[in-house]
Amino acid sequence: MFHSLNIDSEKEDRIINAATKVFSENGYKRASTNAIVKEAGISKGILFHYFKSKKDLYLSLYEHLSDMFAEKIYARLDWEERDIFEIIRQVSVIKLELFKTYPDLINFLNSVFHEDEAEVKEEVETIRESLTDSSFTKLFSNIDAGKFREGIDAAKAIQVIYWTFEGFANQQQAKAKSMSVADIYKEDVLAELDSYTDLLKKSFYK
Amino acid sequence: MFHSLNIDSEKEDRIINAATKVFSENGYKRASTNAIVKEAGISKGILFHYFKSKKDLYLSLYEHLSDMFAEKIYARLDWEERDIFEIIRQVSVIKLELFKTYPDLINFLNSVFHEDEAEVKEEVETIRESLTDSSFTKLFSNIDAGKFREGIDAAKAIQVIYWTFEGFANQQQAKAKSMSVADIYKEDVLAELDSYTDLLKKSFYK
DNA sequence: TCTTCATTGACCAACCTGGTCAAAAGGTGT
DNA sequence: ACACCTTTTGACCAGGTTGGTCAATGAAGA
Repeated sequence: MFHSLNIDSEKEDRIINAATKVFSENGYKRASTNAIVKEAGISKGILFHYFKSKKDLYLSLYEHLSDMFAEKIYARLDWEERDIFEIIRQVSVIKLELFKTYPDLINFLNSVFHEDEAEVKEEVETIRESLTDSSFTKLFSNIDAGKFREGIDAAKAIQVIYWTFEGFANQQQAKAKSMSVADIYKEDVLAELDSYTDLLKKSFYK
Repeated sequence: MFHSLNIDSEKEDRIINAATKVFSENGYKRASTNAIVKEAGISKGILFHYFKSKKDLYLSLYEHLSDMFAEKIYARLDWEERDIFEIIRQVSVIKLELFKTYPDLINFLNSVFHEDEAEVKEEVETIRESLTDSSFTKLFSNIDAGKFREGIDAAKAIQVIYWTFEGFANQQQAKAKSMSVADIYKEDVLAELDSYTDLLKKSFYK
């Protein structure tokens, strides 16, 4: 696992989603394997049959999910794009789609980033290093500053734009908690996102 | 407690700070009274002499801190102010000062807000209701929209401004973790905050 | 010395943890 | 019906942590 074959993918998805949820809500140490098996609707034994320890489960899950996340992002992003709003929109669309099948994916990835339990910290670091996120930061450092109006500090404006969409994402997530995942209409969310884009373009761009 | 007299306030502060820190980092359930007494440098017995239970400690602390927080805000805010940047600046200054004596205060208040442990949820709600935060929201709904440029959606602009300063505050807090509290110079932080104010005023105001 | 009150920390039962393993259930070919 | 093999179960374990107690100690004043 994962991909050790002869396990039906429906059950695999249940394990992934359960573990993702419990780990992201509690962090490594506090997350309980009992809670995970209960959430996934499987027995304790079978979890430890697939994964040799809690640590193994955690690290496998991290590797699996960050690989998948990176893959989806890479496949769909236009790496030549230099307009910050266009980049943010592309990333948002991809995140929204992932959210529907893996609701806690982004929370999990964030929680791993902030994890400081000694038992897993070193291995997390190793896995993180093996990811080529270098070009991802290049994407954001390559933004065309020429589009901003005179007298506008481009670096600060970019920071404001980033914080705005971070805040927007948090707000959407809070809303999503109080309704079923199926009720989140991608179009509605993107329309609201675009209204913020319009406001900021009108204010910052020439 | 709190204010049951015959306890020197230096020790009281140590208990407050320790409990605030541990509760804000772990939430009600996971927070351990052992960790609190260790952090405060007192014995287990004396903590349960002052507070009859963990629950009592938690609720007393919440009441004490939210009272104090509200008091400081009320005493220093100009309630006639209708310029959003001026309001945010005033609130920021007060928060910064509180941060120096009670570093985890704001984190604690936030964590209580998100707490969902059944054992304390009801009482937290009761205490929360007794706070007159109604006029606090009025402060933000009373903002002068006439200052915004034509064609700018004032409600959305206010949201952007709010997210920007929320993001800024988070960034400052992350920085603060990697240096001693004494090294945070109020003036530096306020100067940077003002540079964002300038940017947003230049972009949103007439 | 005696009394009073604040303070200590070893101790407790209850609970929860990650992990095991004998046994049951399910599947397939004969 | 049987035998054989793999998958899955959940009661069980030792180790650890929890909130809370209480007999004992210290300090201070009379």
